[in-house]
Amino acid sequence: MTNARRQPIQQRAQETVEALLEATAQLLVEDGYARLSTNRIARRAGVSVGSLYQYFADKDALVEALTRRVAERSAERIAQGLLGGVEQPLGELARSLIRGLVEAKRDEPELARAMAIEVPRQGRLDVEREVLGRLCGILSVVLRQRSDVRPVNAEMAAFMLVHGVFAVVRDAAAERPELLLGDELADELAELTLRYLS
Amino acid sequence: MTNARRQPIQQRAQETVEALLEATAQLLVEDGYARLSTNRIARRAGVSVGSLYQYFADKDALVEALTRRVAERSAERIAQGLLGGVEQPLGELARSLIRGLVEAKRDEPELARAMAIEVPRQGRLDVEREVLGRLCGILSVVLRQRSDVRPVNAEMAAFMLVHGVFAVVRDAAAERPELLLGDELADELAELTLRYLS
DNA sequence: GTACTATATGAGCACCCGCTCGGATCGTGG
DNA sequence: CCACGATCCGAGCGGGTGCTCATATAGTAC
Repeated sequence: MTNARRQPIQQRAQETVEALLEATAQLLVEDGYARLSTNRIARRAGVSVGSLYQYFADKDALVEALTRRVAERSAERIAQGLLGGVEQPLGELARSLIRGLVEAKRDEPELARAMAIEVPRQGRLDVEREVLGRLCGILSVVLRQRSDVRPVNAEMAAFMLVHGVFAVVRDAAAERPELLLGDELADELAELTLRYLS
Repeated sequence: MTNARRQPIQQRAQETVEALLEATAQLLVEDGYARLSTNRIARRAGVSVGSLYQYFADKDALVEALTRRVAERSAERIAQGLLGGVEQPLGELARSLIRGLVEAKRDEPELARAMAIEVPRQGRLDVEREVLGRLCGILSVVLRQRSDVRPVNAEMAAFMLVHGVFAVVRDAAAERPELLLGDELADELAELTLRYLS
């Protein structure tokens, strides 16, 4: 792992970590990834650089942790929904999943935008890859099991749908936030999915 | 514009610019965006930093120029195909467009990967946004004009299809290059498009 | 040839970066 | 209340970065 660092155990340490993540998010939104620096993050968090390095190996570890937190929240919801919704008709399932995804971005639109635009997807640190990979795995199993899905190459179909839908929502958050305000985009993506699979 | 810089007019100057772009591409592939620096680029290009700054305002101007070149090449092909293929049935049209896109990535897989993973989409410098925006415009007109397309919100549909397809191909280039080797992915994406629109 | 412009050079300045380390301070278990 | 680990501090080091500018060379126009 990237973490050979101390784990925060006392409460004030957890607060420090929290402040650092929050500061990272703020600076990312305000100044962009290029201007991020450990010194700046520490100052903004009201904490010393030394403390920062107790919990994070470097700048990217911070960004990674932030990314993970954001991505994990969406993925969690979606994975639950996918596994739980075996009984629902396909259309309902797709619709509720994608709405969930859109809502997640709507919670913190500026952060979503900054993450999408500023942060490079930097090789192995990329959490997104891991999260999307997991979702692809789950979805391809679901596709194989449901009887209301026409026969497809499940693995490839899952890759296309997961990556496609995620990207559309991400790009919308980045470039056309107004598209996320209603449910229209989500419903249309669900329609796309449904038409492709049945 | 970003360019308050000298334009290369003599041939040797054009060669210098060419060498700089090529060096940028190489370093991007080898070391990633984070390790790019003007000094390094100049050294690799066999040129002095001074020369670099005659033609490019900063590091990102170089990356932008490179991005533009790569993106423009794909977009050109696609826009041509879209406008030219008015006569073709929808299925053929989609298939040939997407195959073209996949082939473009296949030409320089390593560069495509590096661009997708390493380069942040940095605000206004982002050429991709501009290029995709243009394509969305063209496609939404096409959607409105063709009689074999069911009624849809053309603008939103164009956004979804363009961004979705691009992202799937980009992510495939980044994470699953083997998916690009055959035509299967392209054909499946065309199938997706066709089923959505008819 | 001459005069002028386009092009190329690279040492080096000012700056900021990531990161460490020795020492102060806090919190907890006994 | 004490002792010790957990936590925090921040000046400062070594080093790379972006970029400039004085200088030199190549091309062009006459």
